[in-house]
Amino acid sequence: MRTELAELALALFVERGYEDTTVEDIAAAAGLSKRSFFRYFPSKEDVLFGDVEDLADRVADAVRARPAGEEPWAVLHAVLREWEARIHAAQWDMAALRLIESTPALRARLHQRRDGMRDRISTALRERPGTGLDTFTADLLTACAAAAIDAATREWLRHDGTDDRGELVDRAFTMLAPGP
Amino acid sequence: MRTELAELALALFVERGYEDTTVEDIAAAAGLSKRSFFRYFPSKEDVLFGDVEDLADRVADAVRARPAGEEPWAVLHAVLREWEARIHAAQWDMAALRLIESTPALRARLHQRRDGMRDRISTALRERPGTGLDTFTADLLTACAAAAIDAATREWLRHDGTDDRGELVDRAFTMLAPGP
DNA sequence: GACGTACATGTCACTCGATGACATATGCTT
DNA sequence: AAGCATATGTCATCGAGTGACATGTACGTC
Repeated sequence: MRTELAELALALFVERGYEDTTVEDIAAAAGLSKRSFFRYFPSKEDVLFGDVEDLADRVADAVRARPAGEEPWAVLHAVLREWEARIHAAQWDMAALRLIESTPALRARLHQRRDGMRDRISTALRERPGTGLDTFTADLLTACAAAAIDAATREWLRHDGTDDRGELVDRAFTMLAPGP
Repeated sequence: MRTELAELALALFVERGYEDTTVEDIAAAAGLSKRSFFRYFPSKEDVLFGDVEDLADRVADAVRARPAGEEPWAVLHAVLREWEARIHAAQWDMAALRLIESTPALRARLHQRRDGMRDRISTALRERPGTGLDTFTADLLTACAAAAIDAATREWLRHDGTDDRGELVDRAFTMLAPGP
């Protein structure tokens, strides 16, 4: 049902635009009442953002699981390159990404998600043994990594999904690799 | 009147929280009706974000005005270091920044602003004569610069505003300086 | 002084997202 | 059959935001 709602919603959003599609429209398309929609998703925006609740924690765990001596930036690169695919491509097709990219309300929600993730990842980064990373640096690197993922996605959309996402992420991370 | 509304709103937000303050409360505090509030500000969130409408364009102009040979990252550093003060400190005191930082809805709005600015700045960066910057690189650098500003602000808040903002921005930009 | 115009504000009604309270149905378990 | 959990519907309500229309107040001009 969740999946069905999500698919119907995306179709409607693409067809008539996000703002011009009411929650009641979506619910009706699935044969539900407005109230029931909100039992599946906490908000209209969330219908597009899959079950990314625990994802932040899993990414944070991945950060903690990286080899001990690895540089922070390399850790972020490795982890996000692997998870980026699951974050985006798995659950969102290009239509959804385009929609998000072009709808302020959805971009705002995306950022909100990122913010929550950033905190957790930044903390995980600092908790890695050995590397005495201060809060500022960890926060900065993580925010920058998020910016890299974001930029890679936008570039991917600009080229209509013909580029290799992993390679774009690599380019972004390499380009920003902090100096010694 | 705009200023008065903004000040009253901030006071109320700090006192009772953002969510627990209705637009009607703010309007009433200023002796206005709810409808009139929305004649001064397009949304509840905007009451905290000053007149930053044309600011993006002015920053973009500043980017275009930088010396010809300067590296893109150095351009962003120079311009944002100068404007960061005007963006933040001038119009927002620490209470407002804290409020924004701790309220998801407001952070979302802040990101929205940043997004709009990012596009303009990224374009300006590419329009600088001489530097054949591709869209991806310009976008990436700009997004990363925004992340730097953001991280600097958070660090500043963490230290209760005792740090020198300019110096924090410098540290962030230096740390991220892209390799050759 | 009367008139007209521009502007700020108020009032009313409405849409839409979101939430709480309560009722109903369906199906599974004991 | 009785009991219970789950899914759903209905109703009422709040708060943000918008459109339509009225009102007041100050300014000018004739």
